[in-house]
Amino acid sequence: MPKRLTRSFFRRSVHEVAPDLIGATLFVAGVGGRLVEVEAYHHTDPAAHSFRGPTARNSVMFGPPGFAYVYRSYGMHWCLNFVCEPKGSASAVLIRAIEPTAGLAVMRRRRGLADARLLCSGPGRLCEALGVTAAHYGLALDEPPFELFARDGEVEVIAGPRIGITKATDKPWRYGEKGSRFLSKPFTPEA
DNA sequence: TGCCCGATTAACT
DNA sequence: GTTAATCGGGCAA
Repeated sequence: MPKRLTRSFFRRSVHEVAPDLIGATLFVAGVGGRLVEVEAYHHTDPAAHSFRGPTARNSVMFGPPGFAYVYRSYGMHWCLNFVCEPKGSASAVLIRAIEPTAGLAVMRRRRGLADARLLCSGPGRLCEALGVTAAHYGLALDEPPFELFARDGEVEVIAGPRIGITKATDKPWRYGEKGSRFLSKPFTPEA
C-alpha cells in the first residue's frame, strides 16, 4: 500500500520535490491518477508568479508548504500547483499531466472526450478533468478532497525545458516519466 | 483607467 | 504550422 504524502513532504527544495512527485498518485474527490509531468517554479525564477512579490493572486505561495495554488490561465483554464519549501520561499510545482486511473467516466463527461490519453495531458486539461477550480485555492493537500500517495516502485524520471513560458526557458525544470504516453508534450531527446 | 499579454487549448490551414 | 477564444493581473500613465 503506497504511503500517504503529508505536508512535510513539500517542505524541501522545489527541485527535490518536483522529480519526487513523478509516479505519485493524486485524487481529487476520488478522481485522478499517476502524476507523469510537473514543472518547478522557484521564487528567484523570473518565470514564477511569485517572482515580483506577494499579490492577491499568489498569496498562498508565500504561506506554508503542502497547500494548493490554483490560478486562471489565459482567462479560461485553471492550473494546479503544490506550494513547496519552508514558509515564505514562495516556490511551487505546477502539475502538468496525469495518467488517469480513477474516475475515467467522470473525467470523460467533464472533458466531453473519450480518449483517455487526452483527458489529463496538460495543466488546463487535468484541472477540468479533476474538477479543480478556484474553490480549491489554498486548500491543504493532505486533507479532502485531495488525496496524495507516494510513488510505489521504480520510475524513470527525465528532465527538460519548461513549456509555455518566455522567461528562463533555458532552465531544465520540467520533469516527467520517461516514455509516458500521457505527457502534454514529449521530452526532446538530449542532443 | 487603459493596455498588453500570459505556467493554454482546440480548431483551423 | 497558425490562430481565435477570453479575461484578470500587473504595470505604465
